[in-house]
Amino acid sequence: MSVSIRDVARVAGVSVATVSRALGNGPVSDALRAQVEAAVKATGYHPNLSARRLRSQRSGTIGLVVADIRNPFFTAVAHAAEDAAYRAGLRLILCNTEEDPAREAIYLGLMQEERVSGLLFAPTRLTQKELPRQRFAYPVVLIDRTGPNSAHDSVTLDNHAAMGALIDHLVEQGYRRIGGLFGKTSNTGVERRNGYLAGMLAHGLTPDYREVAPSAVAAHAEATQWLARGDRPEALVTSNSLLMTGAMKAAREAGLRIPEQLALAGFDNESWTELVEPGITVIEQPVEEIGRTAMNLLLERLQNPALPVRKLVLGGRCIVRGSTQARASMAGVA
Amino acid sequence: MSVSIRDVARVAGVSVATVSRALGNGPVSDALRAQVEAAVKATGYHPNLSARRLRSQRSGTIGLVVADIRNPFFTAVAHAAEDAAYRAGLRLILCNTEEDPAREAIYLGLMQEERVSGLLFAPTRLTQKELPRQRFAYPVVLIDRTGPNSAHDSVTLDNHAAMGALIDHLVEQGYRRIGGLFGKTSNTGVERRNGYLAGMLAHGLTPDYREVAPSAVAAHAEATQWLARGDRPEALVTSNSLLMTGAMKAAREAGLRIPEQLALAGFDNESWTELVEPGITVIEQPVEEIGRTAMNLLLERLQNPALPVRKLVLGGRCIVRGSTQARASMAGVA
DNA sequence: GAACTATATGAAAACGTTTTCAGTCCATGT
DNA sequence: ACATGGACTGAAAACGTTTTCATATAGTTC
Repeated sequence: MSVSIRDVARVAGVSVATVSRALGNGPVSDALRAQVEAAVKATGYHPNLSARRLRSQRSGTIGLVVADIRNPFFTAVAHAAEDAAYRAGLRLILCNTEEDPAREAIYLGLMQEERVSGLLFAPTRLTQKELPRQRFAYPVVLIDRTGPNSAHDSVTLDNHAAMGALIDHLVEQGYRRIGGLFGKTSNTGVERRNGYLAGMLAHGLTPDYREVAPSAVAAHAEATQWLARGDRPEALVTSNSLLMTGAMKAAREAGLRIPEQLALAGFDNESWTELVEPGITVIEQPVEEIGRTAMNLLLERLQNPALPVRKLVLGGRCIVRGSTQARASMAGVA
Repeated sequence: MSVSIRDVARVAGVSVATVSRALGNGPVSDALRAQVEAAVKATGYHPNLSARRLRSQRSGTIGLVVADIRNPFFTAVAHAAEDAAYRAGLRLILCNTEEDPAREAIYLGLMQEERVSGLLFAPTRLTQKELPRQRFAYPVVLIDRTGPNSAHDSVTLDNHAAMGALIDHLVEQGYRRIGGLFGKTSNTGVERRNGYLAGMLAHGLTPDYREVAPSAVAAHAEATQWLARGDRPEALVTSNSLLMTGAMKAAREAGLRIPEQLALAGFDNESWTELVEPGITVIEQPVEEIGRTAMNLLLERLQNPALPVRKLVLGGRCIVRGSTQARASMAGVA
């Protein structure tokens, strides 16, 4: 059926060991190397990675387990990671957990069965709690979501500070009744919620927030209901771009003018946040850098397992747009 | 180091063959099966997929090779495919070619080395031309991009008709000078361009179009230059959502009112196309269905290789929004 | 009760590589 | 001329499974 290294060896008139060495980096005379290369071309040989991995005990594969590839943040991170893996000559296995801890557990086991060299992982809040108790057969670098007591390398945003900046900005622009819409399945959502609470407290404002499943439809449903109430907020912050999509849609449907009747601010500088009228104020995350450096941390860890745990916290950039324009001095208007 | 099936066998007091059978679906007595399961739990055994694949000659893996995972269309398709694979108990390997034929070739070879059971593939225009001449070691299902003379199963949109519908609609709304912005690396771009040409011809209009790299920045650059000219079009159609992003940004920067000074229509019903003012008219592709049915076609093909080639062409849905509002009767205005 | 048959189990071969080990050959230094 | 060593090569073991083959045991049929 499939052409194996034996076939190549036979055609080239050498031993299988020589073929293996010629294809790898072993010492082979130029003459034989040429013969082997010719034989490879003639036979159309492709090495069997399973056999190679089995024997060499190296998978040359790293896993990427994220919650939702449709979240543009993860899409961008995955893209950067894939690129870095390609450059390093490694394969990347992408797993989508749908924010489901059960599915997450299955994929984590699968990664071990694949004998991946390492893992980039954005855990659910639930499994993240279990992380300290869990033993992995491979190095793990957490992306986007980590906790204080995890023993893994990580690359995250300074969520607390970023959300704080958003609140400060809104307050400065004259908004007081600021509502929050946060994803409830990730620690990132929690951190941004905490940043929100701290920010509101610092300004002596009373917080008012909701936690929802991290999807546009969930946010839309919640926001629709919320914005219909008499005590709806003057401004709304969201913890990711999917939630912002849902919230904005709800605002449109409720006929609210932005920012006059509802200011908006959130995360992730998607291109549409600029195109939409009047432009959404967002915290831009360095997505490319997150994916790239996460992969680099992993590669360094593979090289040197004794390295101390490194937790990289990156800062976000606040991009101010029309959705948080200074509030006209009309205090007390519903 | 790693715990193997021998360790489990030793702990369970049975042979390795029995362990293998107990874990698979071989005939094993209930008593021994229980012993094995206990031993697995006690040892923390995880089967080595490389060894399993090598011996069984089944990879249980399918490849997904797309041009750009950041294109929301491919993101959605990948998501649906991953889900279908998960359900079928298969692994999915995602490869991103960046629209680069060289990278594409590398990944295609890699898929063979992985001994994937099958491949979902969105080829570049260049390699697509080579497709009829190429032999694959695995069944291939083309998604989004196919040609008339390919011998592979495929799932595509009726691009010609969809673009025709867009042109018809624009003409009906009173637009005459309709420009086109098309991606040049994919056959999909070509088909939509042909649909554009046919549509313009049918209405007796003179076409005017540009072909660019399929990215927002390329579209932005081209559109910026184009819209600055005196003979800029009254309407612009684009062949995908990335190009639309770039085009719209250029229109905004040029200070053009939509649709009064420039109508817009394109592909892919991204949520922002609804949120943006005045809403973009688009052809909605059944992305979930494309990913799902592509996977199904592949699974069926794996079951029965003798099946005739099946080319599935799906229809798009035209969603009319404000960006193509009826043109005020002001013929001849630049 | 003997001859089958079906079922469960273990021993060992096989999958396609890499890597170890043991050479073989040739150049080099004495 | 002879030992020493380096560079290359081939035979065979090993990686961790699944699967084939043989065997033992129990159950069935005449």
